[in-house]
Amino acid sequence: MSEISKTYSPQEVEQKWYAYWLSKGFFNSKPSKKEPYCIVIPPPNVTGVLHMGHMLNNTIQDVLVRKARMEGKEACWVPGTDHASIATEARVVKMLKEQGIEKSALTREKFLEYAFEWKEKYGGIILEQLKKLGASCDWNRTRFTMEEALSEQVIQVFVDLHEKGHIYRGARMINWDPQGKTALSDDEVNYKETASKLYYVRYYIAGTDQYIVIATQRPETIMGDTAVCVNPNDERYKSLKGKKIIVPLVNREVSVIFDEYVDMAFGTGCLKVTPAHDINDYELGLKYNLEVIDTLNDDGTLSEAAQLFVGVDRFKARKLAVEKLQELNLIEKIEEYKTNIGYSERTDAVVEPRISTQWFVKMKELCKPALENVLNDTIQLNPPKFKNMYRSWMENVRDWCISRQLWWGQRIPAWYLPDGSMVVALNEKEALKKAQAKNPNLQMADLQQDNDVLDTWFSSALWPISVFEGINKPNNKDINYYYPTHDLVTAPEILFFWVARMIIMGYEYQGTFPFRNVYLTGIVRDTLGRKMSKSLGNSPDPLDLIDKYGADGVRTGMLFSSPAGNDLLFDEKLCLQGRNFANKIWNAFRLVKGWQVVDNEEPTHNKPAIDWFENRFNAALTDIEDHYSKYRMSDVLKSLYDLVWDKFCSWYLEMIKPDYQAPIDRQTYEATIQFFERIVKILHPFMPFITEEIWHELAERTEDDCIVVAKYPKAKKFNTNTLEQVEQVFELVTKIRNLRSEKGISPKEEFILYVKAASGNSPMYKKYGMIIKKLANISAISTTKKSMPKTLSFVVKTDEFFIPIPENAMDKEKEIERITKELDYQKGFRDSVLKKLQNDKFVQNAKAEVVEAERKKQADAEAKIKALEKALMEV
RNA sequence: GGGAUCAUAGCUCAGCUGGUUCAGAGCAUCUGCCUUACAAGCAGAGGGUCCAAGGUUCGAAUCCUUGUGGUCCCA
Repeated sequence: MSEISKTYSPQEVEQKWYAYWLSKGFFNSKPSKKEPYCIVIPPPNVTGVLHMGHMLNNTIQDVLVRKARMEGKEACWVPGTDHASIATEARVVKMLKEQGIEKSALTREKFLEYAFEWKEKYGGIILEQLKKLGASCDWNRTRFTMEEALSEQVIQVFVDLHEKGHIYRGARMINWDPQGKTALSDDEVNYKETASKLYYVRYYIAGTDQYIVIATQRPETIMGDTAVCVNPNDERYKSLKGKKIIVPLVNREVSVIFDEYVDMAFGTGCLKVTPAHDINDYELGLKYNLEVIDTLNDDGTLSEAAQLFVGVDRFKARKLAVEKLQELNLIEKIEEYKTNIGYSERTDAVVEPRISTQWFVKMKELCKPALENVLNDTIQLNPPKFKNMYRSWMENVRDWCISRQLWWGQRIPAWYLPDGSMVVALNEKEALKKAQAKNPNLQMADLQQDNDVLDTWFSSALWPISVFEGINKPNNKDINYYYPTHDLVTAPEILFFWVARMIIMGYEYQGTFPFRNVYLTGIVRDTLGRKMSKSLGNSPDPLDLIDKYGADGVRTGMLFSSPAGNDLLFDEKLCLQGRNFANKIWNAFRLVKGWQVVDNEEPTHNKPAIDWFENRFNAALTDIEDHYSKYRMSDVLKSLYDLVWDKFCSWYLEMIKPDYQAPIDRQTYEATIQFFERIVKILHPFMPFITEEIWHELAERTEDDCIVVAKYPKAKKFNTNTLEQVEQVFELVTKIRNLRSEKGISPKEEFILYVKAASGNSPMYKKYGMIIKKLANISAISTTKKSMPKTLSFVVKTDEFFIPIPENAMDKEKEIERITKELDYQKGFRDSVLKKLQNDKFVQNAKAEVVEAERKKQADAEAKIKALEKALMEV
């Protein structure tokens, strides 16, 4: 035994088995006769490195996939990455800049060449990291959203949706990221409360020396004002009817419009209207047919149209505008002000509302089946509380802006003709054909393809279909077999970004849901509840953690405390607990492995212990299955932890453990090995490495006999009676240990235990006598009909026990105190039960079983009280 | 501002349609142990006005109302 290390060291074990699994192709899947079980990975961003969120998310997926595989399903976990257009393009632009190359100096083709080069070099890091975690993905199926087959499908879908009238091009107010120089969808904007200022500016009434005061946060947009608006019910401004107002700085004369949209209580109740730079002003502009003056360039500097501060950045221009206004004595006052300002999800730049021509997907029609089938639970969200959120989003959905002013992504397949009209087609050839149908004289050179690319989420939306090439090769074997997939594990933050859109596309292109269940994980936070982020530096490096605690330890650490949909307050202590758990299992294995086995003909005296654990195991497994069915991973793990550590190690192994250097009988040994095998099997989805290692040590195995593909045990029926009896035995053992501890008597000192059992309970103490003797260090168990004076006496349930201890170890005073305390407690309990039973209304109204139960409580309590009173007299 | 959701031990959480357990677990804490698988361990213990106030009920952590506080979504 000495050659097996006292502590488990995961490093080599993990490497060894991961490589072995790969070499055996255990993770690879192809359509078969078996029931399919499929998960597509939420594709991490190619620019990403593994963070704690990925760890949590992918551990859960791995648990589900490994369990399905062991259950004999055709398990397939499809890995991959997405091309993250904005983030990646920014990364590549930065890299080129460092090499002295400006993006503007490159052709589109050349830039893409660099980008692909970058992706080849760095794009796979995160997938390699997942292997360290033990992820059992089918790596042969690794996909990337920009690879040819996937891009082809994206284009096909774009063209198809366009033909069906679901995609259109139009001028809209959009969210503009001046740093990324691209449009953003509504979901890519994060609103944060930001300290700002409210400037009260004087606007003169034309032809008078009177003025009104308008409060604005954005004085740099004044040059784009094309109206002033007040509430028609506002008495203060009734006199403005028919008047003109002079916009300061540019001295533009604009009219006053009256609209109830204006909040009379906000600011001065007087609003400047800048249709080009505010979404609400834009709506007003449409309503009143106002001029739209776009005073900003795409990089956030002021444009020619602004007349002033041309070329100056918007924030600098704000300062300059304020200075200028102050010079002109047009600032009434400045107030501190807190407001929600939109920031780009990708670049964190302040987002600018801007009028722009973009491509949109009409959402209303497409959303219908996606909403309906979540509400009726065809697709189940776990936990279901997210249904509400999903519904409110889907019911109020706005059209989806899908064009991005970038190069890295699928280029929009629209070509413009010299006459300004447009064709949408799968490729240049098709485009030319369509163009020539309009005008036979056109040549390819006359066509100009749209410069923009599609939103990354547009390709991610197709992911569960496109990874199986369901669009470009409809009805192929894979898509028919694996689709719809089974579970999707992701974060609630992208429920709309991604999950909803996959559902939409699923119904549109496969006619059914893309997955049956959506498991929404929580956010990983630090112990203070702060979101983990690079800037806070509060996120540990997952790979360091794996180094320190082993992948099994980190996996269990993550799942110990992560109920579905709840945030996880991550503490490294959890990984420590995980590592300790692995070590516990390891040492249980060392114990069993070290036994010397002898053959015996006689039935083993350990039979009651074996019986009990068999029942206990099945009870636990039944529980575990129930938790799995509800996606309660944390509860599954807790049940496993309790079964292994407490029930198996602390109780079962102690029951059957032979004396030091004594051999064990074969029957017990084999039963124990069998239990151990079942235990590592059910642990395997959580702790793949250590269980594989032990699996191979427990028995001689053939090459392919690995736990990763071993058969998962089925829960069998169990005998509750046995479990209850043994619980009672445990209670007795604990009581004796407790008394020893209280009296300061060494666990090594043996005693005789006298039992005065209530009727019918005697056989139980006979049956489990061996166990009691061993666990409580009792030399003999004797029955008695009478109470025994001058002994340690106590009651468990309704049975009385007596332990004679040496005279000098008895402390009469203390005994009286101990028994009196117990007696008072029991009396109080009995009285409270009695109170209920004496209440007629309770007896009349409560269910019969409940009343019966109370009666039994009363009887038990009275028996106990009697026994205690006697004991007290006999001390 | 509208909506969702939560509040139980020092911490993280269980507690199913109200009634076997005068409220459960893990971690942490305390006490005693280097007992021969494991000190990354063993044995034992303490710890809660179930956010507050009302209400329904024979009976409320559980149901209802209001309030307070947190989180999230939307505006």
